[in-house]
Amino acid sequence: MKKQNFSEWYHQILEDAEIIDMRYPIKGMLVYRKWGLFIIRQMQRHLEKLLEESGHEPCLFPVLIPDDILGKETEHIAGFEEQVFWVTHAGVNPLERRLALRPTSETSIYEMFSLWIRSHSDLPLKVHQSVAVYRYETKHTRPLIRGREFLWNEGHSAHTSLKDAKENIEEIKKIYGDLIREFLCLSFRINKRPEWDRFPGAVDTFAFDTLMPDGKTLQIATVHNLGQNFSKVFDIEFETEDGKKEHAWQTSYGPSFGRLLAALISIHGDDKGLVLPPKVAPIQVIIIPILFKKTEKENKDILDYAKEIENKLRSLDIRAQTDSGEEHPGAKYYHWEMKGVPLRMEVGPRDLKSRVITIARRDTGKRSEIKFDDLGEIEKIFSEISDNLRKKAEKKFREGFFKAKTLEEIKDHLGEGIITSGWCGKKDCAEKIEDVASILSVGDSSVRCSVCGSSGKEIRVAKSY
RNA sequence: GGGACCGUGGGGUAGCUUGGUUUAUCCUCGUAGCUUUGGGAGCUAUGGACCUGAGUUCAAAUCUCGGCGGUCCCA
Repeated sequence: MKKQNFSEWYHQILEDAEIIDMRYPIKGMLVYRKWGLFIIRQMQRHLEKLLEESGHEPCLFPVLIPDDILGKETEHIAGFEEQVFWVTHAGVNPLERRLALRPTSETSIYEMFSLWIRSHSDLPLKVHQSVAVYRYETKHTRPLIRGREFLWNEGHSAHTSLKDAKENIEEIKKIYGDLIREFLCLSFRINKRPEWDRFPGAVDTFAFDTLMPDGKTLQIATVHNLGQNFSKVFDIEFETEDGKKEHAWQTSYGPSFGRLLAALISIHGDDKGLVLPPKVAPIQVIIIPILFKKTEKENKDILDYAKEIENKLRSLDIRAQTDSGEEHPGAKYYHWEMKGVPLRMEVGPRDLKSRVITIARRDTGKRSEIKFDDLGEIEKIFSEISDNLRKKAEKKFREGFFKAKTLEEIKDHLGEGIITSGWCGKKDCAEKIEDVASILSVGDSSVRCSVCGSSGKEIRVAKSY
């Protein structure tokens, strides 16, 4: 089901698992429901912790940006102006100055950076915020993947030198790598975007691309080297140690929580539904009591035992819950498997008798027994599950790599993954390649052009979202 | 940017071609009760829908046009 019709599977699971409700009647906007929002908050918390450990200050900027400020950096506004939502009225009266719903916050944040930064000792300045941003997408919207409102964390920095700015970029790559690989158990590749695909106003854009089950790549985060482009127009100047004025060197970066969630669901999920890494799962252990009407005295003992297990797990900081509902055990198994709960514990008369618990892993489906007294070992099982998911995701990701010498060979692998090929640097040839796919990156090693055959650079190509 | 298709109870659908036979089909779901529970139980009762506006017509879920919303394909 997932393989044959990925799109249908994806929509179905978003609905069934209460990730989001996409029936909200505005195109490209949706309601985050508890299961999806919990996962987003887990990743948000982890990311914010990493950012703050690396010297970022949290902040929260207004959602509105005055039009003159949004328009200061000319390339930047040119890149976004088609997509900006404008607030033009206060009640029935037109506003004197129209206000934009932020499509991204460089301009509003840098307006304040110019007030905050005076001296080299104010630098580096690094801030971050987790907010919603607004872009009037004209392309086909897709839940969590392309919307007109989306959730992300954006980081912004100012430095005294290009070298420091570049070091920050490397640090951010590590932080995002930790979030994506260690925390979410997903694979990715960093691609240096070609000139025409850079963030508007940036000198360089590095994108984190992952591979979806339908063979299309999904950009889940970006990191930009802004050079001095913004600091020059926003007057972000600092006094150097020898008393001179200099414009700050800046970077900005952000992962999309919606897209990370989309990737998490799509890549780990299977025909039974979600498969969640324990770290993000809203419920990590679901306890299913096995009850029998005929043996009422025994049932109380079983429920007490289940409660005892639940309390024990909670004391170990594990998100555990007992499902004592009316359904048959089998129905509960299917339900919680669909929801992606990493570990199920079945507790019946047999288990109670010898104070053991039957456990079943969501990722492998394997069942085994654990002693009550060994519940402290559960964290070990969790890390095994994470390792397994990470390994599986990496394997699938690697299976999606191809090489192509010619445009025809590129076409052969299109929609199967990421294709490494070559490009000479000429516009004509790039257009021919981009007629069939996106150029994700232009690298440094030399490879012959897939179109004209003359010497060129290595590129990576794919169909992408 | 171009094209195709779609909108029927909470979810998934049938009916639309050829307007009337419908009290709108089936599955799922909700509620109440009885019975059941180691991999989706059964029975009974009950609840719930034709996206929106205009038009054609004696008559519109069905035909036409607009709006809103959605899916897919191509660039």
